[in-house]
Amino acid sequence: KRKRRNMAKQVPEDQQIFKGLHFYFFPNDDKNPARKMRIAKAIEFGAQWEREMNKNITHVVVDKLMQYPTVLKYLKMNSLPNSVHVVSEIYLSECISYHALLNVGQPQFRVKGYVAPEHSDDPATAAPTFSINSVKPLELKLADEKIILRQLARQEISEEEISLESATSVALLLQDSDPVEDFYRQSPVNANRPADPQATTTEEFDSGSPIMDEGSETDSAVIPTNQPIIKRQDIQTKFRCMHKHIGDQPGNPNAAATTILQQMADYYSQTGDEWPAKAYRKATGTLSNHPTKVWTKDEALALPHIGKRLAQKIEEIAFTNHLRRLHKVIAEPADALLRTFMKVYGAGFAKASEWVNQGHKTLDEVVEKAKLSDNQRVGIKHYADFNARIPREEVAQHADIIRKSLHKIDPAFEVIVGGSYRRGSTQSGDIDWIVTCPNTGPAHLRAVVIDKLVPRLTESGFLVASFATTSRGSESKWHGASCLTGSTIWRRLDLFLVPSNELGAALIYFTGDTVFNRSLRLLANTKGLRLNQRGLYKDVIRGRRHIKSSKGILVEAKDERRIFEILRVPWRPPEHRIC
DNA sequence: TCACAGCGGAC
DNA sequence: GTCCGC
DNA sequence: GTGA
Ligand SMILES: O=c1ccn([C@H]2C[C@H](O)[C@@H](COP(=O)(O)OP(=O)(O)OP(=O)(O)O)O2)c(=O)[nH]1
Ligand SMILES: [Mg+2]
Repeated sequence: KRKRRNMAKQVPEDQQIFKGLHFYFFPNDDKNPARKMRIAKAIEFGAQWEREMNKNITHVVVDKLMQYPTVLKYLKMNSLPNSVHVVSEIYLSECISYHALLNVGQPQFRVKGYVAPEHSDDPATAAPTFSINSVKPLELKLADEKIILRQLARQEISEEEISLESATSVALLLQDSDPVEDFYRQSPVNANRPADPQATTTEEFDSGSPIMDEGSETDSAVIPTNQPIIKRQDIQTKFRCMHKHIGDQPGNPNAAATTILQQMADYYSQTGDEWPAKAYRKATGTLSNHPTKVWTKDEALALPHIGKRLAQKIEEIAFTNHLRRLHKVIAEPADALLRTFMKVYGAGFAKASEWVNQGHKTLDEVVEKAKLSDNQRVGIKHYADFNARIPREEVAQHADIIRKSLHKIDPAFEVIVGGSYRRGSTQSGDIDWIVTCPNTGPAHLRAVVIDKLVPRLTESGFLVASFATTSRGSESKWHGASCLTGSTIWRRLDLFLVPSNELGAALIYFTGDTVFNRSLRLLANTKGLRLNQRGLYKDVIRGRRHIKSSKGILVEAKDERRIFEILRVPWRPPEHRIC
């Protein structure tokens, strides 16, 4: 074992406000970017990061969403010694910004469920430290009751299909002599398809980590006697891309839950916890799709992508209209600043955090004092422009200009406005273009668009900024901004040059929405296929940790509908690809 | 325990 | 490899 | 955080 040298960068000694202090974080790892940053900062200001709970520890620094009982439960302790200060993460940032050790007793540093000792040097309580709980009997969870689900399995099979709008594609899917079938017959993908779950599952009980289970607010966890409900969902229900959906109706019965879970998602995004954030969003998606109000845990649990913990939260929201854990935590001023900075084009979580940590309070201050990339500079200068939505009519005006100019160069070229515009939105965040031309390779596309069209429109004053040009293999992109004559508002443009033999895959990609794309790609994945903006591939070989070792063989690229068919997804017109 | 979509480019 | 963007 |  090598001794870890703790030589991370440190501030000059006289500024080390945490010198001599030993911090234990909770959770005590740096897997979360925000916490990683906090830990680095603490060390920078002289603190020692303790990896294990020990007697040297002076402060336990707890994440905002965590509660004191959870900490104790994890540590298997009844209490912490009075000499240890339990503080919220906010404590660190406040101390740093005031360049002083603040009073740990201030209410804003309080951790939920923690009551500070009266006087911390009480000799009476100093002695019995770190009493470790006797081992708790884990609650055994019985293995599956597989009976219930058998019945659940076969219910509304084709309600969805029946209500489909495209009769032709339904017919296609139902035909036995479906041309698509050929693909399946000859495809080796087939080999590992139906198989059969060799139910060797002999797990007697969930190896269940009892730790980290943030219990309910109410102290004694009322261990319910209810059986675990087993989910069984098939492709029909599990994948968002299998549903037509037109977006939220105003009367969504689960509005309370979705808004709160959405906030949770935002919170996790903000701390850089990408997977929890995505999980919350997925759950919000299924919930906002659900036609009736979900009241109970079990009801929620039956829905795709809603597990035990979210189900519990949903129940709480249904009855109380809020979530206690969330309540105050969400709208911190520091977070508002972070959110503001993160909306700068060219700045994400890392850059925005950096600016926050540098102490900048406004965008003006960032421009003055921080080092910026060209794109970020433009992003701040046109902060309002780029965060505004574009009315559909204005998109059409831009389209006119680009089409006319392009046709002067070569009338055979075709322009399709994709993105949210193609999905029928009345407003768009940017303008996404697909530029293509029959029987034209990538080289000529580039020659016409990048080398001729873009320079001309820049000359004429329509294009006002260029952010990035990408060009690899068959397709290219150009990112920039435009401004209509008579207007001062800059709009982001995204041109995607596509050879006609890849138009179908490109349309799917560029039409989105993002959730739909990911769902469709995930579905492809489960069938041993891979979908990207260039086409649908088979025989993709992936090694350990999902590393691709072979690109696979192209199955289909030019026909949008055909890709749906092969994936056995009923055709979705763009307006229905809103997930 | 692993994946969660999959890609290009700047640094 | 990380960050940012689509 | 969920699902396989
Ligand atoms: O992470 C992403 C982002 C985008 N896209 C695809 C889908 C999306 O529809 C299209 C255009 O991207 P854009 O960011 O412009 O989204 P949009 O759907 O057009 O919405 P907006 O109105 O905000 O521009 O590119 C993805 O596949 N993955
Ligand atoms: Mg768009």
